Amino acid sequence: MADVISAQDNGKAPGDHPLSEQETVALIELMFFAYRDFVSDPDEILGQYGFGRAHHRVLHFVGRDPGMTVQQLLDILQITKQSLGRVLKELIDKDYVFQKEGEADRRQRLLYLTESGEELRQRLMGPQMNRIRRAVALPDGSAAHLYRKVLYHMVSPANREAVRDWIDRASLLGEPKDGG
Amino acid sequence: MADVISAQDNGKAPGDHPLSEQETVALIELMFFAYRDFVSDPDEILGQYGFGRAHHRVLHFVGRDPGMTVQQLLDILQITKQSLGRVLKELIDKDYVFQKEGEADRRQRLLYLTESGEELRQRLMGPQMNRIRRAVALPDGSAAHLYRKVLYHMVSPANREAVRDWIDRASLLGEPKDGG
DNA sequence: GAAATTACGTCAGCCATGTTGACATATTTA
DNA sequence: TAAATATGTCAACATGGCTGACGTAATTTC
Repeated sequence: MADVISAQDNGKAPGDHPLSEQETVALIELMFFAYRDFVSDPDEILGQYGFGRAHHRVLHFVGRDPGMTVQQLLDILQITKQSLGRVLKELIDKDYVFQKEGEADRRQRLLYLTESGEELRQRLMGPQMNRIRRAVALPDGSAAHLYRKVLYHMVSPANREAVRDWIDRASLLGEPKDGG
Repeated sequence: MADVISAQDNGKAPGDHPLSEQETVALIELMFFAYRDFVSDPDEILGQYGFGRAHHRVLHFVGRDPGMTVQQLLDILQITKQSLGRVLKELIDKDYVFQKEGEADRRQRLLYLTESGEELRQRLMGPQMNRIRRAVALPDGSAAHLYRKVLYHMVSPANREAVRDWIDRASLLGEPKDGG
């Protein structure tokens, strides 16, 4: 039986590529499933605070680099200042983030987390750290094999059977080009 | 100089965890950056068609398993039928997807891609396949080391310097608990 | 064969978070 | 002094999630 974790090239000829088409597609799909579950734990916590993913990102990066400028944050998040403004305002109003005028440049509003902000940030990070550590704590394997394993273990255990079923099933389908 | 690709544990004591806190946080952030860039290529193509990520997912999974039921698609995407209905209707109206009455169960509306649908799906998948293959085509390394390498190479080359700078800088900051 | 369940569609409205464009203000730099 | 920079804000719009409600056709169950 096909195994979502193993990386056998039982699909098309690899040509001069390191991975067969089927293997590569499986990794694309694992990227989707893994990311979906990766953000699911923080999402749930955020809901209790009336926040969303955008708030999480701000909390995380400000906590990582206290005193960063608004522009630096914009560069990292790659969103518009209007989008940032909305969530930043909420975080400031609810006292998770505060701003300080820059000393060297008084136009700047340097960003910091309050105690509550740092607490929440840690709370949000916990499940993701656990998930990463569990996923990475794996023996052996070559690059693709290992990457696949890691992504698979990023999926929530409750979803792994469904994901494994899908990947196995899809592998058997062999990338059909038409339907009907 | 710190290296975003190497996985030295120069941070806190790992305790009984396989990864230091800093290493784990770096992987969390790489997950964010990698996924952001991973979906950027298809996003751009989708824009030309007036579609979004939701359309991409439907195209992808229907193309992978032609003849799947609406319910199966919902189970994979884990969204509501109302959300799916919106994008599915557009894909059908614009002739990228069509439905066929189930033979065994005539309540079912089995999903298939049209020729245009399969073409678009392939076009969307191309850049992601390339990105995965480039990222996975790496020598050596243990699990965490390799996973980090892979995720780093999932980031667009144009963004790698910024991501590397961030990760390096953040590593030096050493997870401060307060700001102010 | 009637009743319940299933598969699907749809209408209406709400929310989060992205976008563009325009404009204001304070501060720093040239 | 003029120009550029850092930031904030208002308004409008798009995407894609969500809930709740309702309808229809087909299948399954009692």
